[in-house]
Amino acid sequence: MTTSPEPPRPTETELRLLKVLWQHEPSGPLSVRDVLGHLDSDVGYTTVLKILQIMFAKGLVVRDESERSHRYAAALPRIAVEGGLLGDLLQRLFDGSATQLVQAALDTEHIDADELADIERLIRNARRRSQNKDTRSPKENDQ
Amino acid sequence: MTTSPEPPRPTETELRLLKVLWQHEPSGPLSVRDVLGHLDSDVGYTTVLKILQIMFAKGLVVRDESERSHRYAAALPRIAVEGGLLGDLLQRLFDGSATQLVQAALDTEHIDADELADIERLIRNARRRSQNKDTRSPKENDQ
DNA sequence: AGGCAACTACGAAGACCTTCGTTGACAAAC
DNA sequence: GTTTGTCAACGAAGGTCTTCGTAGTTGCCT
Repeated sequence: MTTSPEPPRPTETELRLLKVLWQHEPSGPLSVRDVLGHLDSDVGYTTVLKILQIMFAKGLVVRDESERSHRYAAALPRIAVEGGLLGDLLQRLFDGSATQLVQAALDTEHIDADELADIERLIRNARRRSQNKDTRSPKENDQ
Repeated sequence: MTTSPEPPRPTETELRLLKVLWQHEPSGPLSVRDVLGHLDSDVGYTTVLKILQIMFAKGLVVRDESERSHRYAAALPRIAVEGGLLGDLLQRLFDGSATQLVQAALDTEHIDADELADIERLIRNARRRSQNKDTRSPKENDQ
């Protein structure tokens, strides 16, 4: 292996900023002030700046320094970070068993019937897809 | 209500100790040395002691001090802590949408067909149960 | 009794996180 | 050209977490 594909583990505050960045990704990278404006919590300007600087140092965000006010964007797609954090919880709490996770979710969160129906549909589709792929060689990675 | 319904949020290390306590719950509460012996990571005795003391102060564990070597047990059932942490992630990452969570899990964790089948069964059962409890729903999603 | 082993409790070090005040650079406004 | 405002950078404070060394106590063994 060349590099370690370790999934990043943003803190709670970092995640809040990332969500803002992801949300406004289509309209281009955001300045510190933009991020500040889109945050729910009322925190100081320099706090947001500092966190973004730290996230930049960690590689959680990229930034464009060509203008005086730097523009920030998430370094990773949302799904990658979600997957990392989810996988982390899955491992730490349920020893990697997705079944156990679902069991716990059903036991402790109340999910209404409509949502259960949606979820069942998702699972069924995933199952179907996994069966179709099974006819091919098991190690097929798309690009 | 008298007690705060706030779900506890054990740290990573605390969770490791809790898992040991839950695992050996049937054979009674554990001494510090017991916990230490069942831990994978090799950490000092006083470290485990300290963490357990802190967890005791936080109410994460209870202890029996009648013997010289105190005996510790988890204060909460596993499912409660799991639910708390899971709900936390659900809220923070997916805005409370279990569907989104499942979507992310399907996208990023690879779950084999057998496990998908298990999970689908879980969902179907939960759905059936939820429908029985529901008197009548305006949305009819049955086949 | 004296000494050893195991135990609890305490404190402190070092890491990381969040917050913000201050400083210095830079540009626009007056 | 000086003032005003915005910006990045830095540093420090205060908090939590994890780790362990040390001290003091207790029970046991010879």
